[in-house]
Amino acid sequence: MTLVARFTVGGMRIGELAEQAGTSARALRYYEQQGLLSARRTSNGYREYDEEDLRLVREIRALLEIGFNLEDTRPFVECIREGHSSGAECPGSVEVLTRRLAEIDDYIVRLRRIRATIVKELG
DNA sequence: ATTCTAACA
DNA sequence: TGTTAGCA
Repeated sequence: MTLVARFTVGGMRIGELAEQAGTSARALRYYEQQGLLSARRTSNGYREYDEEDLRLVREIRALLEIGFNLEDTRPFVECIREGHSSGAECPGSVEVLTRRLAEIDDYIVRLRRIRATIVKELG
């Protein structure tokens, strides 16, 4: 990792991508199996990724952390692949976002009711 | 040392 | 998703 050779040049292998995206190599291989991530291979068979892949994985991670499942991230991934700077700029993404919002609202209502009954129990 | 695939005391 | 095995 010399000062010169370490400059965001070529590509990175699965280990580095995982580290920079805050996930595991295992998860990245799984995303690939699910068709969410594309992998180019080097002569030795190792997967090679670039900055674009890093952006994509970070997008996926961000969505997962907000409560979406892997399938929910698909439209966002495709959206970015189609050139959009934001994965939320496509109809498919908007639909997923809207559905999640409704789920959250329902959840809030449930929690409020639970809270109310607990307050009663306390007298 | 790192990645690969496949599979699970 | 983690972990591990046996290779390259």
